[in-house]
Amino acid sequence: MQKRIRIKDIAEKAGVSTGTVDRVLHNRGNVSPQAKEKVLSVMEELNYEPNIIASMLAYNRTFRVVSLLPDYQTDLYWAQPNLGIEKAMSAVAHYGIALESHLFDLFEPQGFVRKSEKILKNPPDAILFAPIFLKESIAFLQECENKKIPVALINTDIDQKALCYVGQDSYQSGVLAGKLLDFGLRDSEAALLLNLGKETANAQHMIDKEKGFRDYFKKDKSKNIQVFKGVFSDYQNTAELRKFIMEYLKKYPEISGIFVVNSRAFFVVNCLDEPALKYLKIVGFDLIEPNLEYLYKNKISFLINQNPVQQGYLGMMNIVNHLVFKKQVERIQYLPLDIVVTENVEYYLKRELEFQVVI
Amino acid sequence: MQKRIRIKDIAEKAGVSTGTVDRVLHNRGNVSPQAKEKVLSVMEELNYEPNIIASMLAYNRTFRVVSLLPDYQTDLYWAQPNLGIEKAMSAVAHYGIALESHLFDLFEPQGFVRKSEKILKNPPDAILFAPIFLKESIAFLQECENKKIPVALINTDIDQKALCYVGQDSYQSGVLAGKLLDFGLRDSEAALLLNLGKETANAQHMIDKEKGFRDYFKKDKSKNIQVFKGVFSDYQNTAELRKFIMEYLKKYPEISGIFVVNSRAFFVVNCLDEPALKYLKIVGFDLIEPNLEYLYKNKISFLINQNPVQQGYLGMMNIVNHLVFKKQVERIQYLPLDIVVTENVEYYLKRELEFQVVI
DNA sequence: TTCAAAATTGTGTGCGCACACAGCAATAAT
DNA sequence: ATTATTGCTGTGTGCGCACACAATTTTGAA
Repeated sequence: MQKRIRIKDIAEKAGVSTGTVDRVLHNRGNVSPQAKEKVLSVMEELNYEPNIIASMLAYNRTFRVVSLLPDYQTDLYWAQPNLGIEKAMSAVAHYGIALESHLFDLFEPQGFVRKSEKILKNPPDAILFAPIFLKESIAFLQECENKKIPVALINTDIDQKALCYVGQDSYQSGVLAGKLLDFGLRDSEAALLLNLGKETANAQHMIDKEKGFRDYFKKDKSKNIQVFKGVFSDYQNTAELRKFIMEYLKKYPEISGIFVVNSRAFFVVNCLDEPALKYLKIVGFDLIEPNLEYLYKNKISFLINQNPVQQGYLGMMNIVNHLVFKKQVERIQYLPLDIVVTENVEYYLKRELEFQVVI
Repeated sequence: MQKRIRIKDIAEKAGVSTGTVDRVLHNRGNVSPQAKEKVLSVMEELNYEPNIIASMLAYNRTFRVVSLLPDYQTDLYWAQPNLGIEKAMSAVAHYGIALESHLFDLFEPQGFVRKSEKILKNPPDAILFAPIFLKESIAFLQECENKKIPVALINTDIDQKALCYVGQDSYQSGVLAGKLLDFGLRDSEAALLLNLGKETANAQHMIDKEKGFRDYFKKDKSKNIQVFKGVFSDYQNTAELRKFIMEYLKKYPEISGIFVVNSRAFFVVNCLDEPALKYLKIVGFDLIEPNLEYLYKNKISFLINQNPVQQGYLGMMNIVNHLVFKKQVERIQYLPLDIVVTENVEYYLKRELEFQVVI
């Protein structure tokens, strides 16, 4: 392994001082065209690669990164991206990255706006957030662009202006849900697509999921399966939810599969009773505690894992790669759609806890 | 964010020189008990965390890491761990890690022994290898332990002496295969467990997979499914393989599912014709090209992904964490058993190519 | 008591880079 | 002709640590 080229080596070979090389490297100006040319050609020739370690030591500054995610008090799911972010932070602790965590209420766009304004009053070096509220998020993103603050998005992709997006492909997750329900359905049975929530009824990723789901059955005609759709926002009210679902089941007795488009499948299981659960196949999202309980008991057939921990982890890592290592990061990073059943759930849970490439 | 504590700060507060602190830190000895005590207590008090960046810069040495894996000329699968290792290398390039890749023939234990002896003649700082040959690998591992060379294992776990093992849980992958075939089988149908290979017929992980598979059907009696087993080594011979399988299918017409315990499921599809493929459900391992082709065409129902790229990647990362960062690494790291179907395969393939936490 | 050997402690240099500042020459302004 | 200005270049210091070596103190033997 040949010795690594240093700035000093470049300087000598180019017949200039290390200061000049440094100026060229960082585009600081004040270099004559001849000198610049010469230095660049020598750098090319010797294939110079800066020593990041030394660079970081000398650079000696700290970056402020801000995260802005939904409060996990109101929705368990959001604890997981947070966990991933914390993992990433501890993995890169020695690079001088300081994290400020902000939370907003999942049901209150104004809270999001307030927080985002507060953040921009003292602009950080980078921001990671989940653009739940489309309009408000686009405005925020625009502000960040104006101030030249790089932004990493997770969970939902809304725009081209961000540094990157880490998350799922919503459309395809709908397609996959179709395939999974299809396993359990027989010819001429039907599927019910269920959207439980106040906030997300017309969110883009919900629309995409629905489209994917419908497209699957449109494409695969072998079983002639019909898709119904239900939207219900008062899902915390067990009795009401039960009434709502049972009406569907009575009206369309051919329904024998339910696809819950968010992480609230457990509410469905929770409000139904044995006979119904016996013949219903249920597919939902996310490995959160109440869902897992029903997965183990075979009341939920499949869960699709959106890799929320990794969303947080990779989102933060992208920021670090951008800020610290000046790496080009991939704009869209789709995470795999993991099919989770009782027999393999353990490993996903374990990974969520352990996964950490400490560096 | 408070200023980080430096060695110098410790030294001042403890009333000694930085040299003494350094000696305590690295257990270099030549320190009086009183001084040592004092330094340690100050370090504790100030909660000292060494600056790894500065440490690495000053340490200024390169590590030699050796990998020893099966030649991917003879088995496509092994190209993938290699890819993961290369990814890891490029991710940690600036830490001065030099990799030496060695390959051995999957069917020749003696080649493995020769290579391993050659490696130990010029002992590296760490080794990553796949213990395909049980006896020979145990001996090699023992040698490494004697020479105090840390070893990371991938693919197969054989021993407690290694630094870590990254790979699958073979038993559970068998259980999962059982579940997946079970989806497609009806009451009183049967499953055929197929082992295609000369090298692996009695390898430990094959035994474990078989046990897991059988246990699944033993536990789940709802459908009363019987399991048959076939072993065939001349799998490259299409005609012979076909004859072998067809005999089973004729003798036991209730067989309507095949579980191929390694990555050679495509040989099975390859040798059978439409009518047989029509009613057979096939489950196999690994996202290699020929398998994928049949997955897309729905001739293979499920592939279980063993995450070979990540095996290589994480194995190497563990070594780096151990060597460079002196981190304690988890001894057993089971990777998830991904269930792959046409609808989600794309994301796994993409991740294999892109996945890279550059640091 | 004396002095060498051993034990302990302090100091200095370098790792490769970033950046401030000093130095120097050429040009412009007075 | 002198000074100020500008444009470019070189030098020096510090980032925090590892390690070699010098300096000092302690110990033990004669």
